[in-house]
Amino acid sequence: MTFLLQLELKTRPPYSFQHSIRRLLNHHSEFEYREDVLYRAMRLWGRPLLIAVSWKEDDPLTLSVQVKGAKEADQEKIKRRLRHIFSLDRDLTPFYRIVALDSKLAKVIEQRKGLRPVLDPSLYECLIKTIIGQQINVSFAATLIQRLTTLAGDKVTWDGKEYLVFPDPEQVAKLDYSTLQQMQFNRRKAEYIIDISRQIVNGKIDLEQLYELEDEAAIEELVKIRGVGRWTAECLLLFGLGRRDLLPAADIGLRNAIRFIYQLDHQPTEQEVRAMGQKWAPWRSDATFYLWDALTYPPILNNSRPI
DNA sequence: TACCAGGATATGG
DNA sequence: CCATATCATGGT
Repeated sequence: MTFLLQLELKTRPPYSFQHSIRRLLNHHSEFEYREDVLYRAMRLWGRPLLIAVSWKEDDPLTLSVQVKGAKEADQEKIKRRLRHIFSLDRDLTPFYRIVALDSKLAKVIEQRKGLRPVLDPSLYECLIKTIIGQQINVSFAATLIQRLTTLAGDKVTWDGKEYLVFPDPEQVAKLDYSTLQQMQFNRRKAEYIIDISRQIVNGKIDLEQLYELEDEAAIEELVKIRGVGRWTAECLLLFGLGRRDLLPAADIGLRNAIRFIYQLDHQPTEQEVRAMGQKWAPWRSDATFYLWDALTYPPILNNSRPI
């Protein structure tokens, strides 16, 4: 008999559920949105769960969440994790204040007010998905993520419908490199993913300790891992830990977004992006999210021209 | 067809 | 320390 948990999660303005989930529905096949309900299967503390999130226009600061498969004793833990995943305790107002004088970025924000990042359910899932996403386009990355999930993960069923659950390290550790290669992962990427999973299983890598570290210290730890460079480490701090002052300045998407938003005649270099980003501190993660969102959904600009 | 994708590593100078 | 080749395929 599975326990059905019903939660009401409240937040403060500015918040827009619709802006926050928009990108999930495009790139992330692990989310499903039907009849105004967002479904997502995830493994928390070893148990595959299904969450169903609904949102109502007449109460835009409350998320109603049903959780299937949870233990009643885990209720508070799950609640805290869901607040983290949906960034419900992230106050955007100081970020909005400091970019108010930056007319170009202010326009980006105006068009997606209340956008907050939706984080990954676990650091492990975030790390593996980020590695898969290295260098390839997001649509191909989503395909590979779905293949890995189908191959190695579990399924949960709710109302007769199946949902895929991203695998845990134990499940990926059992795979062979050649299996992933057959699914169009390149050889090295297959090694990174499986080796990291095995090192987590045998205790040589402990991602949970990263919660205790400052940003730079966490990045230093992460880049020791084969397959993890600075970009991947920064993405883990952004989408896994939910840290607020990361700027992946070498990121090609971020650089393209900045070129477009600021109408530059060339793609800015990593150093130029870093220099620009100084003025967004200590909320550079928020700037990054908004610029990435603007890359996926280009805003209407005056005097805009195609790149 | 060529080139770029929300990179990382191995190798050679 | 910097430059280049390599990866493996989808999108344009």
